Amino acid sequence: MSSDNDLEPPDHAPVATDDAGLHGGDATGSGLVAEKAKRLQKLTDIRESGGNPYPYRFDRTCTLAELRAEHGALEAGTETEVEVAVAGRVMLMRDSGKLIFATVRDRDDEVQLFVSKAVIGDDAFAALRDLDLGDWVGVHGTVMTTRKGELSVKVQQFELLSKAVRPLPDKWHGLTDTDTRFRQRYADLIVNEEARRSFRVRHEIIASFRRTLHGRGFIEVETPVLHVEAGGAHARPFITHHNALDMQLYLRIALELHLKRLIVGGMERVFEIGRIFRNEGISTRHNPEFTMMELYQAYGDYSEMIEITERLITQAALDATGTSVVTVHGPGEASLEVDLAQPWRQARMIDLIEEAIGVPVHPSQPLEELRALAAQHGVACAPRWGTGKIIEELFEATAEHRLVAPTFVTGHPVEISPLARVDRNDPFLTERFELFIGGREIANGYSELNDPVEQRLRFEDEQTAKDLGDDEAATAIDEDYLRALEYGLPPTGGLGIGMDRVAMLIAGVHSIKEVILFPTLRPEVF
RNA sequence: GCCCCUCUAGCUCAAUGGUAGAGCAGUGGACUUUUAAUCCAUUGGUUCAGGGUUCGAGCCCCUGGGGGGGCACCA
Repeated sequence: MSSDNDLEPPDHAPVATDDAGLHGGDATGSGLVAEKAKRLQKLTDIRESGGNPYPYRFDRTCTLAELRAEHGALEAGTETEVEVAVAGRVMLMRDSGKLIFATVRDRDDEVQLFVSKAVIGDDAFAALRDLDLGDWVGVHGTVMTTRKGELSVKVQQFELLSKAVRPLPDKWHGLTDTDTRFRQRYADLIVNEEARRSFRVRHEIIASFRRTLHGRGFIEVETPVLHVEAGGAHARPFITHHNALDMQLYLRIALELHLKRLIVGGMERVFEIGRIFRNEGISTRHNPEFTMMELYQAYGDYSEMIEITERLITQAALDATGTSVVTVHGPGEASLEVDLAQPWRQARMIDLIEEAIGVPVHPSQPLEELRALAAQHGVACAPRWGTGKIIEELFEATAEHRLVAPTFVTGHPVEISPLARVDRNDPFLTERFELFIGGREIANGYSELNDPVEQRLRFEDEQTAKDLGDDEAATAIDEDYLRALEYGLPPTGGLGIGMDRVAMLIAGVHSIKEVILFPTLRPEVF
């Protein structure tokens, strides 16, 4: 506990935090300070009468969902002899004199407590009436239904399990202020069903991915988060420092290069679901730390990666929501119902550009021709860009936003795909794909480049390109990775999927912050 | 980094530049089948902070801060 613990009674509190009643609130009013003071006084009263407002444990006989599963079908007005012990947080209380109805909630369900003064006695009844919304309670009682048919526990005994000293947000409207929702996620989860649902969906998706991959013989591994070189993608890294080694380290921006080392080592099928870090802007689609799933499969190529991508995501939707139908949002207000179980479109990047602008393009075209075309479509080209980079920019400017229904964009130019293998039918393109749904990039995969000589040349081309631009310091060539390739990387297919974006898609939410429990925010000023 | 929007009671929201209000939560009271219980009464505010304009600012202007959206960045 820190020394500025705000649970101190107000007359001792050295610092006001969000207690706006610092000047006006007192124990006789109903500001936050007064409210907390009242509840703290209850703690004192409980202790003085020999009770413990924070007991060590409570043994339930069942969860509320189990209770409902077993007794949910009882007819209205039924009393049973079935004794249960259940626990949860008090969310609502309805006091009608000598009866109190309280709604308690545990992780997965809610149930009503039926409390009769005649059953539990005057003292216990008064103590129960003294509970506050937000308190945790454990109760012993019998299963019943009310006249209206509400499944209830008729309370024989109850026990305060933990006192809530701070009041809950509005019981009906919950929390709507995004700032508060993200900073105080605990409060968001307590009062907003939608928030609980999104994170449940996220969990089910990740669990589904693991099941699918285990079923296909993939081994889950963990590779370093601290990298000597931030490779495997182009993004600005977070930089940190190791004291004992007195060296600069980077938080990883991709999983790729370590996982492929494991394929060199003969592990054949590996995957990792892990946090990666990119020191870029924050938006509805970007958080500085986010979760990537990458997998690598020996003897496979990009076509198998396309198949497994489709399978993983469709199965995850089914497992998380019970349906493969999702609603995707295109540009503007338009939305589209998509059944992920239907086959997904595949199209080459250059063909999608032609579709959009009516002119064929190819990285073998003269640079000046592509520059002119780019200019026509409002793409400002940097001098160092080659034909491949211009084609990618053209794609982003003219075609990408149209890809609302799931689409595998394939055949990225070699120039922008330094770790992907050249297309067996076109030396200017790679065997690569990116999956777009709702105009958002969801996944990226390819046939892995496994020729160590060619890989070194590609890295060197990257270096040259970076040296020409003044963007960021060029990442040094990863010599250890090249050494690994020299031992022999078998033919391999690789895939990366942005888990947060999959969760957004399947949960049907519009911001990445809705699927990240604690999104990155500026620190709160206390 | 740039542009737009936003910030009022613990929460959800009102308030032509003219006395800051309501609902919920809280407090007191009534009620033995409620369901956001209901009914009666009632407490609670440095309107994000600091400046300015004005007889008068929650409201208009400036600066700063938090958040949201968009752009840029993000192969």
